Amino acid sequence: MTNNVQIIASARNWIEQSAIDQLHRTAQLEGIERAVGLPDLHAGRGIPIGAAFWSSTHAHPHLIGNDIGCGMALWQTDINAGKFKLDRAVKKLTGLDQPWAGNQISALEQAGLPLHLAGEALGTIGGGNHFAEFQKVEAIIDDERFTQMGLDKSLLFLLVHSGSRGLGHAVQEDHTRRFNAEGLNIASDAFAHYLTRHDQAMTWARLNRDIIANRFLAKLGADAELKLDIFHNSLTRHRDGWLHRKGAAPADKGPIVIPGSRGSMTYLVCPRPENADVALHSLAHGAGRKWPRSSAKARLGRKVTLAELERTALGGRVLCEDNQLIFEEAPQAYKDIETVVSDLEEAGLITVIAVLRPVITYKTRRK
DNA sequence: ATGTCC
Repeated sequence: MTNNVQIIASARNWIEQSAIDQLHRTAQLEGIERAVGLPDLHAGRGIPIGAAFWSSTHAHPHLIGNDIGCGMALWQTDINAGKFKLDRAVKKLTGLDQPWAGNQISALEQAGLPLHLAGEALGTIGGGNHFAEFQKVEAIIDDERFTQMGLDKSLLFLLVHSGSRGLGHAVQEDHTRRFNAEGLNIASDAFAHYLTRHDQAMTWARLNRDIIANRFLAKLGADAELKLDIFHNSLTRHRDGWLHRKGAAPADKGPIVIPGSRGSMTYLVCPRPENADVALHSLAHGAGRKWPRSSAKARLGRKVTLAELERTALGGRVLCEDNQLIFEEAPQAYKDIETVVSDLEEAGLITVIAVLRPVITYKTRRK
């Protein structure tokens, strides 16, 4: 065991031992002074997900992983949630896995990115846990903050979860090719080089979410206002050092959303600054996986049909024509979001502003 | 997670 590790979780929150082991192991990497596991902590490929790491001397790119800049953007659309026609919307959401037909050069220019970062993936969701989801307001818990954010409970929301696609992957691969899983001294040229490319991947990922949202909105003839865009895979400057977040949202960038699975609610929450340091100014980014991807299909196997997976217990529709992915991302494969949120509340890290209910979860229409 | 392994 290591004494620089903190896990934010109550007794009723089940966290697999392998994830805890991974957290302790990664906390021993060169220069890591503190490590925090959030309530959605779960095992990854050597690196746990739902964790934050701080060092004043070293950066460890492989702690961030390949999806640099992955995050969640929440949009308030101008669609009246009560009048929203589900079946009609489902019919209109086509062609969204194809390359974006818009002007990449001008989009990259406006984002301040070099033009060689154009590519077919820009404006597409990707795979894994990425999605675009329409949601309606289920409950308002903090009326004052809800109003302060300019939110309207009668409107439909769009949550986009995506990242830097092939770009972050390439940045990560280049680092691994040169340094394997080694960390970088923050005084080194190699770190400066990584950071430049990391920051580009962050900006690219945010632009990607922006374009994705606009493509979805255009299909429905809707307009929308961006309410938040929050990274959960990032390396950022923090207190004379560097903070690595792997599946961890920042607690110092205003309200964030913590979605459960497609079959559970999304929580819009406000970070509480008083106790933020306990968790390295970081928060959970989701429910966390209960089952590894590799076993989800076998576990659900004959218990559920594809048709059943296309509808959730909350009445939401799931657009996922990838028959493997629809199993991997089944609600059963995820932990309870309610436990994650209540653990953060009990730790004094957040207050809940509102609860959002998924209406359409778009994954992919590519077979 | 991946211009996704052949």
